[in-house]
Amino acid sequence: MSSYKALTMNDIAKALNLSASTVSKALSDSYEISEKTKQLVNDYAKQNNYRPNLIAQSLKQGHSNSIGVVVASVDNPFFSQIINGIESVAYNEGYNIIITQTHESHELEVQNVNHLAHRSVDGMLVAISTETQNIEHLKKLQQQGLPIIFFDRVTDDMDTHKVTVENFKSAYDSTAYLVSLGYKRIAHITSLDDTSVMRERLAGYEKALVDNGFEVDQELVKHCHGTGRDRTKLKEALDELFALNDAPDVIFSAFDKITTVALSLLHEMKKSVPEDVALLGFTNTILADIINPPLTSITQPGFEMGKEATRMLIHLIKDEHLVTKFETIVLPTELVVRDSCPPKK
Amino acid sequence: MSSYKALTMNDIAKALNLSASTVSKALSDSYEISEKTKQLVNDYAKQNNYRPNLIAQSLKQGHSNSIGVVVASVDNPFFSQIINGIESVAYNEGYNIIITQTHESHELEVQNVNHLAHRSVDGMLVAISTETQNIEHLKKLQQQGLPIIFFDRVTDDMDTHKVTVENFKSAYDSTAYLVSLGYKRIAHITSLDDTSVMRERLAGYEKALVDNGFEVDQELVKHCHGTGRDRTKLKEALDELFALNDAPDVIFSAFDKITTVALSLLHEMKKSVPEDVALLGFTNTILADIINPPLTSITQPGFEMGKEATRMLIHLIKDEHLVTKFETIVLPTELVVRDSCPPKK
DNA sequence: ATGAAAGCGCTAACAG
DNA sequence: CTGTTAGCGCTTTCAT
Repeated sequence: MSSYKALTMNDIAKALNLSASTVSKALSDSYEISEKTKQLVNDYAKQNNYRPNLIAQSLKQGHSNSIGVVVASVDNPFFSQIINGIESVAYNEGYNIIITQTHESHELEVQNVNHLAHRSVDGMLVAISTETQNIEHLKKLQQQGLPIIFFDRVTDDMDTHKVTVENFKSAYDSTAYLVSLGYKRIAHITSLDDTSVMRERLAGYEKALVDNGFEVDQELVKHCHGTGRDRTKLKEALDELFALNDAPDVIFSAFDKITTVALSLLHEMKKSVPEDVALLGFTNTILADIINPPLTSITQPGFEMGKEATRMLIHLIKDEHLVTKFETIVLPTELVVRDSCPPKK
Repeated sequence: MSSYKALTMNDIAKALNLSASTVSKALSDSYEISEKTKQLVNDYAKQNNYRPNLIAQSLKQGHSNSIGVVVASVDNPFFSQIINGIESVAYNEGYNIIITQTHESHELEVQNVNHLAHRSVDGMLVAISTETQNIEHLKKLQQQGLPIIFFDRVTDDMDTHKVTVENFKSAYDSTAYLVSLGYKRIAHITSLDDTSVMRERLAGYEKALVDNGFEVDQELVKHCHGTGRDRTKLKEALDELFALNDAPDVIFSAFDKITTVALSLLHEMKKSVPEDVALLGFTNTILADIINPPLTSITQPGFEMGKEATRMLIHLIKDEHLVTKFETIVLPTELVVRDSCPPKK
């Protein structure tokens, strides 16, 4: 077992022939303590590299100046950008972040969330896992007074601050954009999981088709897993699409993993993009410009999302009793036009 | 301030007319407690969703079943793969991980490391920042008994377990490989920072040249920052290389960021790869196959590295007093041949 | 200006 | 088998 032992206040008190409470007060610059003693204590502390035991502080004070972050996986550019955003404001406000990953498993999510709660995080930022339908574990904590904020994937099931992007609008606009470029058979590849994000994007896609006089052809809508290295399902979906009498002339993909794996598969299948089929997809990879072909893509403001969510959370932590109404921030996405879906001749 | 209040053992004790210690023992299935009481307590705990306060447990026991992880940035595929490896074994062993980022700043590293230590992590896994020369902050903690393990970037300054990859060998082999393909002017772009990793790769590159009858031409070795979005330095370096009388026919890049940014710049400069100049680089992006051109690259075993480091750390945490000798694990890298540096005609 | 004492939630030695 | 007590390191009344 670890035998790590750091200098404590008691050690300082003994060494200086003071009481622990005097040391504590001196260290926190209390008006009750004489300048002389403060000097003495602070010098000793500095010399001996004293740092307070944060665990003891947390226990005593009931809060820890740390916030829990729950994401699917840090191994996803969108989430790591969000984390950087979270960190950038948390850090400035004196909060530490504890990151946990669900790997899209509901069980892991419950476990991580409870673990964080019982580690006395002062609040939580969570992107619920794709598997999650039931959010009792979060509701319960919220009822007990723990501030929780949702980002990316949200649910109407719980009333709290939320940060999302314009999922419907970005899918609607992108689809309309594809129509305007002359594409006629627009396929959509989305997730198997039923998240707010996927639902909204699918709805945006469908509405745009209808508004532009197209019918929604269910044969052109494919549901695939995005997690894991399982490319088979997606491969099947692509095969089915190309086997259609009236095969798609463009694929609109609903999330990062699908976008890149689909492209990789298309290469494998010797389909050239955009000649055989064009591609427009959501992705946050910074490599979009060096991909073959440079990917016309919808980028989400991950960094901003992390910042907004954290700002709201810290606000909630500090003035919890004052909050009467929760708000939902909806951030814009950005369509970056590159070469994977040019105007159709 | 947060008003989060969870059920405590004392609450259970009162509700059941028992003492806190009985409850504690019942919950931990102590042989001292009757089956009946255990049943009673466990039922009540389950029904009321009791979970122990981990902060209190940590304070009491002096350890927290958590390990601190210090990386440059999660926004880097190599590190996020490492984190997944770390998590995979930590999780199975009942440890939680707390991730912090240095963003390659020595100051942030010191701060994070100290913060983790005083949060009672049981051990630390650290990849020192590129800026870090002085590791007193780590030595001090180690002397106090905190197990610390280095991965990726290591230093001889401290005796402990370490996990690296074959930096010298992979650079040597890759350079020799380039020679074997017929390349004559092999440039090397490395970091401005003086880390073990960069030193070893540079040495491997130079040795391979010498062993193959080439001279090391300092004009072909460029030092650039890899952090931030600062492409200017790298752009200058590339411009200088191409301005040479005898410009390079291939670029061997020493780390992830440089590899991808260089490629992006080459596109911008209308240099085609590999026709105008070939490229071989270290990178862990899973997108290497869909990049233009598909990137011949050296991949590091991030997941494995994370796993090995964590295994060693947990071993250290559990049997600390038994450890007499530290070891360094050196993992092999993999050269994946794609299209960015074909045999030279 | 300083100190004694209590307590955050938990565990563990010791009594009974 | 159950309870009392003390204490992890810190903060915070409440004395002095």
